[in-house]
Amino acid sequence: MEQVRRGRPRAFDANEALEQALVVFWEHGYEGASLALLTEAMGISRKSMYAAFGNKEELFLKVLQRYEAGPGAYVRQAVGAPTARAVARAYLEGAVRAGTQPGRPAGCLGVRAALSVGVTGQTVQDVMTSWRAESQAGLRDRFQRAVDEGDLPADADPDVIARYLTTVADGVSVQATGGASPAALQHVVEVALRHWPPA
Amino acid sequence: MEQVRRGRPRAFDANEALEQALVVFWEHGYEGASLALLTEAMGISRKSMYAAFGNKEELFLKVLQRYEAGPGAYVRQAVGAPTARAVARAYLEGAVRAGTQPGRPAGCLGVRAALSVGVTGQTVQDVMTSWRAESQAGLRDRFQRAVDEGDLPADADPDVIARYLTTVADGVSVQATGGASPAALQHVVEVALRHWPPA
DNA sequence: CGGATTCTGCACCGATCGGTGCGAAATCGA
DNA sequence: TCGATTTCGCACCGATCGGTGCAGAATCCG
Repeated sequence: MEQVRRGRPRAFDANEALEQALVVFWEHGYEGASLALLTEAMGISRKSMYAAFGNKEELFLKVLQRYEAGPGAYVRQAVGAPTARAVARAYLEGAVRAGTQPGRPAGCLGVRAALSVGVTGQTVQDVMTSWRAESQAGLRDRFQRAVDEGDLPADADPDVIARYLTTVADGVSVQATGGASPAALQHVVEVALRHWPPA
Repeated sequence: MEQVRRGRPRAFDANEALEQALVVFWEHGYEGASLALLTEAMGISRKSMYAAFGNKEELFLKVLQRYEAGPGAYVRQAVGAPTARAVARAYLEGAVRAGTQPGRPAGCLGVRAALSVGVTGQTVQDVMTSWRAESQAGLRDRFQRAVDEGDLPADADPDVIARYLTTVADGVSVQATGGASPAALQHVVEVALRHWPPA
């Protein structure tokens, strides 16, 4: 796996640079994050960035992977919860926590970036769309399993429940971006989960 | 009110031009809507646009007023509904309808534009923020009145209910932008309104 | 000590950004 | 008809966009 290093070694840590790029994309969206902003935050020159990550689009995709494994991990973790209700709670509370972390941009990178992509980033647009679709499908499948196992009533609609939860989570992200406090959003989550199953 | 027209008359209808600008801003957000896109859609030259509307920022603010009076009118109309529950239904169904109108960009101009504004449009950012705050305050006041009138239980929290509904509406807008169908979003609304009051 | 290879800094590319200067065209009151 | 006034089309402004050419610096293997 580890290649023999030849030539001049790079003078920066790729992971650290990706972390800084993540913050910039998170804060400004895909198109709003200019090369000047990105390279300044990453502490490297344009040329080093292109040599290490390809181009802006590939950099964003790598950042997206990093986000998925870090702040956005709650999505995958939620479906592992033991009951359908616990899944819903983990998912929504994860959205609140990820969207209101101190020292990090507010809201969800996925929501913020997806809504601000123009014609320039068609590939990015497609990736974000399929990513969101996958998350929702994951929830749907999990709730279908809950129906099969009797954890949810037989007449419950996994598709609608999944859609409802992702909608609330999206709203939480928008609210967080607008400056809503974690406490206020936690209240929203309590309301959304007060009655279960919701459908 | 009507001034005496002197000099060469303009060769376009200002309202029609604003309508086209609305679509472009709605589709591309504030910063994503370039002068080239805007003027092409409006069918006028850059110079005519600046003479008629000032600059890009003022144009957007005028477009925002137009949106508020048109597709976004459901927000003000909702609080006029006779009962708290009818207010909530009118608000959420209005968000679905406005966000999935055929022949128009998906989602809510407010949400789409607000999330994609960068450092360039600080004024626009502030306006959008206060606009969203006003909408939420309007709902909160309406629910407070409902509590006072006995339409909602005395222990209901108007602030939380308003926050919950705006969060769901924001989520509906995000989902609509992502291509969700009106029917799917209507199901979400039914789930959100199934139990009342929610808090 | 070579070359071979890789990374870095700087200057630069064409394209596009929001915004303007200028002169011609079109309408007014007189 | 004649200025005064306003709009219009075109070309252009400096700034910034994402991306690159090039020369030198730093490391490898031999």
